[in-house]
Amino acid sequence: MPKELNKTYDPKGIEDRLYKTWEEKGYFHAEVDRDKKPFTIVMPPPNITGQLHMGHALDNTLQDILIRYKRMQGYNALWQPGTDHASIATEVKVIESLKAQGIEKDDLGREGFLEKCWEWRKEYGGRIINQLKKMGSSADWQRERFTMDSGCNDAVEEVFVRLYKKGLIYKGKRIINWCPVCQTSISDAEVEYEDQAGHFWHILYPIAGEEGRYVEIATTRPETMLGDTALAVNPDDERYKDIVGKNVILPLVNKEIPVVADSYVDMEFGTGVVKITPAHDPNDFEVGKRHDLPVINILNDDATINENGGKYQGMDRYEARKVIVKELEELGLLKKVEDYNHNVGTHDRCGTTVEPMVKPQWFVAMEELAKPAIESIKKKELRFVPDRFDKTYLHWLENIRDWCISRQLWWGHRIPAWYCDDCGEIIVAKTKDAPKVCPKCGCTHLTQDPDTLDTWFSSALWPFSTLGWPEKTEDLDYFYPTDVLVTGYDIIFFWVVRMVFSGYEHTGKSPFHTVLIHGLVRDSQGRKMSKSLGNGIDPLEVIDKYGADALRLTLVTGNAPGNDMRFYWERVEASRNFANKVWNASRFIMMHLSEADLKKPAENELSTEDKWIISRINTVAKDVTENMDRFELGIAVQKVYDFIWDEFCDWYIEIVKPRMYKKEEDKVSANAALYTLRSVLSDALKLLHPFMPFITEEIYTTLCPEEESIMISSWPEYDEKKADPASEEKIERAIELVKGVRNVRTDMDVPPARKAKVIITSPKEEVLKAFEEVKNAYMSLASASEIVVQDGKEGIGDDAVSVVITDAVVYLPLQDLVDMEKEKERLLKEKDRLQGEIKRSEAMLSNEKFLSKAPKEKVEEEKKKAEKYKQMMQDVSDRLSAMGE
RNA sequence: GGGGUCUUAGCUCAGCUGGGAGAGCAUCUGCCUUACAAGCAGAGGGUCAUAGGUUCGAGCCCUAUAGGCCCCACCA
Repeated sequence: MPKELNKTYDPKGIEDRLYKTWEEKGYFHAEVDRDKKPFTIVMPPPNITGQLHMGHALDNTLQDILIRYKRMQGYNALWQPGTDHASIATEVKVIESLKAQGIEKDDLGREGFLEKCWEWRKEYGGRIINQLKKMGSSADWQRERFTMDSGCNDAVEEVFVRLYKKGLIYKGKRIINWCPVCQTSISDAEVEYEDQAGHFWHILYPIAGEEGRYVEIATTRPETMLGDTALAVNPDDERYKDIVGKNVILPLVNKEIPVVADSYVDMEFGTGVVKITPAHDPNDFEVGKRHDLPVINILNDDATINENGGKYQGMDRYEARKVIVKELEELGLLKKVEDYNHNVGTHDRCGTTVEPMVKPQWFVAMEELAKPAIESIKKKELRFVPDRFDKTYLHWLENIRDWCISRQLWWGHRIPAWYCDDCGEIIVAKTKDAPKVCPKCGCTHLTQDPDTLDTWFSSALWPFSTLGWPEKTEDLDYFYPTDVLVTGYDIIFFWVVRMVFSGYEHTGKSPFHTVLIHGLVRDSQGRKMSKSLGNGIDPLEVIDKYGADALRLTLVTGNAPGNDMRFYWERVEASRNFANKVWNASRFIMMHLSEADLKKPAENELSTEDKWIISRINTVAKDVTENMDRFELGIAVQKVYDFIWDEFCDWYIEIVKPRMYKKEEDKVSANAALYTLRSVLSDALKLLHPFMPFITEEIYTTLCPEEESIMISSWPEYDEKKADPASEEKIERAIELVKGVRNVRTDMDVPPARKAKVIITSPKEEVLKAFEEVKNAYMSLASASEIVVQDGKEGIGDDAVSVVITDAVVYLPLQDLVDMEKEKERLLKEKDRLQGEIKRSEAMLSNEKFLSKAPKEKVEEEKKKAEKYKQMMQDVSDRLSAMGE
């Protein structure tokens, strides 16, 4: 006896209860089992500062679908979770919270501050994990890792030492991006360019020793002139040939600097003369190197002018700009000011305008490392879904620059390098092998590098560090390389690329063979969800209102892989409605099952519609499996949705109702129907489970009390024996016919047909007998004179078509119930269409090229179609002639 | 400047390797019908951005154009 089920599906309570059970039973846990094939996904580790947002919800839904699917298919499915220390993001948050308590970072000192960070992690690190659980994520939480746990830390140090020894990590004085607010260097990938309205200042530099002669330059950042060490012109520029090699006087600073010739200068742009500030512009830095120019840093770390700026020292960079422009104007050296839009680099985290600066930093030399990562795509060891991201990925790798990995932060992996205070020797070693004595001079004055590593340095190792690398663990051997990585296109550069080259470098393999890329979830107007706009939708709120299943279904449908999607509450409602549909169909079936003592029906006890629906679910299982394997998750679930709603609920259940209502009269038939209902529903639930885990579990365990959980049930496989094209064709044909009988007049006092439900029955006596029943049923509901049931044979052929009206059966056409004019019109239209189809079909079938070139199945299909059309044409013509056409 | 992507119903979007224009929502009509009104039965609505081309056949492939979005690079 099944539990009493509510009339509407209420996910509240159910979800948490089921999730707890799953977790307790250990369904999420995977261990090395050499008899089973592994399937592994590593979860992109959410930041410990994080709150679940739609991006996480989407990302984790996709992963959970894949994991659940593979698990049901019998794979040893591991979903490896964890969290990311997120160095800069966390550090900023901790500083903020300390500030609120009136504490400054520096007051605490390094140790004290790190303690606070660990406290933060303890307090908030688990929050997002719990939120992911609300989504139904079936990750192996027993294996949860953290990018700064001792294992991952060891992996980071191992990699650093190895790359250093190979010469692929080096410390160098190069131009880097500096964030004056966060006070740290950042990598190229962390710089976001935005168009800003600015000015183009044309400034005159007097030529030394030539009174009254000037060179005009144009700049968008006049304050950087304090650091100018040359002017440059193009060597081919006739206008400036004579001044190359001469000196000019740098205004305000009153210093002579040379004019050099360099092909970097674009003659067409500006005045054709560029001021060269090697310390604060990447291109100028390169020019400076070529011409051996001095590098003068004029900025402090907070972007105020430093001691090299003379009297401007202490001013903020923008304040200095104003003052300098004003003074130039007073000197008559400001020729003109133009409005000019230019791209300004900003820090993607805080939005501050980035300042290029020359500083000693650690770098990873990328050229060699990038090669196998480029090859991986070409050798098809790695692929993106959709594949257009191959290009994005390749383009970036092929133009890659060295990766600045040191950060002037405290929270993160500290760089495992020590400096000898006496002789300057650099010793790189793991912390456990930290040097006590300088190997070069023998002194003991060693200091560790104060900097930490870019947060992506540890994430880059995530697919193997989480499995135990650098140790040669069983887990690593068995689960690695992983299979699929699921992530948004926005972090291909930050993360995917770095994981791939790290995988090749340290394990010799690509860390995964497929990268499934998804887009962003935007608001209903297509804007990015952001805190500042306040347009973000909290997935937890959605779950609270509609349930996790509805949210999951919404996120995975109506959108192609890699494309952004918009979030609409209406779509969640539609998903919820589907959940409700599934719930009610199941409830109906279980109501009837409760009184039945089911036996597996013999083949000959199944009626046409039973064979039809069995055949259909079988085909759907095949199609869905194919779509899943191609990562077309949205299409896959759409097929399940359509099957359940349109075919199973709207047709099969309706067709079968009379048999269920009359179960006492024909037990065999009722048994066959109920049995079929149960088995098809159970298969459909399985197909739906990866997408909507909670509702399917709740129903499944009620429907099949002997089963422990749908999670560990097996995925429906295609079974050739279940395929029954004959039944499929019959029912389809019948559906066509019934759909053809429309415009049933409803302006009478009887209930109109709910929906025409079809069975193919032949013996005419039965047909007529049923007619009598219906006639009586109608007559009890309406005045007898209005209803004349005619012989259903007319226009239909030998097979009759039945329509179910609740528990009565009507045979069509019921001429008196049909609006003849409208019907005629429709039939004529249909005739037109069919004529077109037949013409097309004939053209194709008489086409030599088509017959020889097209695949055989196509041709066969076309022949069948031709038959079908002809048949339909015959019917339509018959019916028209019966109407007197 | 380079690359990608989109343009399909009123809205948001699917449409796999070329072969019957689809879904959800919205609209209209009729229904509280013993699983489900969060439902049922129907209806209306599309020159698939434009112009060429390839093909027996193009929403799909090629070329060009227009408009939108995104990424990368960046001329100071």
